[in-house]
Amino acid sequence: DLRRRLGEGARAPFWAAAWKFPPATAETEVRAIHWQVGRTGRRTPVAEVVPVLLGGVRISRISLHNAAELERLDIAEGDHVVVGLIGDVIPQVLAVVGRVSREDTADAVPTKLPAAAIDACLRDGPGCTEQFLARLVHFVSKPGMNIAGFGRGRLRMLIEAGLVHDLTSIFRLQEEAIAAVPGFGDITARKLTGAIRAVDRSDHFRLVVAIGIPGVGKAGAGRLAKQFTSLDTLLEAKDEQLNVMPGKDRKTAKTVRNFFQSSGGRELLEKFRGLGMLRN
DNA sequence: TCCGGTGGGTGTAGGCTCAC
DNA sequence: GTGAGCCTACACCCACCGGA
Repeated sequence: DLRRRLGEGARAPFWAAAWKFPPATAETEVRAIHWQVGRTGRRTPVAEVVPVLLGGVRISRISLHNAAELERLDIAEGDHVVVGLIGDVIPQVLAVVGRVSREDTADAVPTKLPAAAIDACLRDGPGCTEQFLARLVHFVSKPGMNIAGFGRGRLRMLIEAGLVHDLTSIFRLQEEAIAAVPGFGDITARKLTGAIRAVDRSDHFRLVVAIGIPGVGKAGAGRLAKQFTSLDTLLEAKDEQLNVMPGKDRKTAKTVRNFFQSSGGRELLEKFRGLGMLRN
């Protein structure tokens, strides 16, 4: 009864806490620092290290989270670092124990990261492929449209083959065209198109999550789905209607509306409608 | 002002399937 | 037969923002 009264959050119950062992540690060397681009455009530094065994796990890449963390640790290529396996799962740089001369290393921290636009990289294009690919990976993922069989590698091949250039392209893929791409065969092509056909196209708010609007996740979209019967009822809602909603729901609703009022959002909306999706 | 929830992001292992 | 890719599970960190 106490557990029921305390309830659960989106990730964990409020009535439980986990006790963790201190992480196992090992020393290794930083080979390089790469910057990865996420679906929202966020850039994350990742340290590539000389592979080291930690708790039976071979560690070769470690997220450094952001530029501030990179600066705080002051890591450069060639440095020796102590790494740990937080929670027995996530590799983490705990400290730098041996530094190379900073004169020999280039500054890996970008001076200024571009601000993420709400409708940035909705399609493939120069300077946009990595973010668009990350968007696509999210789009087909389980929390997104849940289209099985599309991983990062296959999506990249489909982009390079010119078959996928925006999010709606996925729904226009033809079995023969996929099978003609090197690396794909008849079986894979049949399975992928079968997975595409199996998508529930009537779930407006799942599609909203899948599109990957910054700040709009599964929990927020789920709350909107309880308050609006369709995406159109949300888009047509007056400010007075939104203003009586709880703060975080109001913000999510306005974020969604702003997205579909942007030029990229409007274009995407029309394309999905053309596919028979997002209709009342 | 501070706390807590949510969103966005990360890496690895292991089993499975399929292209080559 | 082999290697590559996908999927799933696991669990953490950080930024941001609403609400107390």
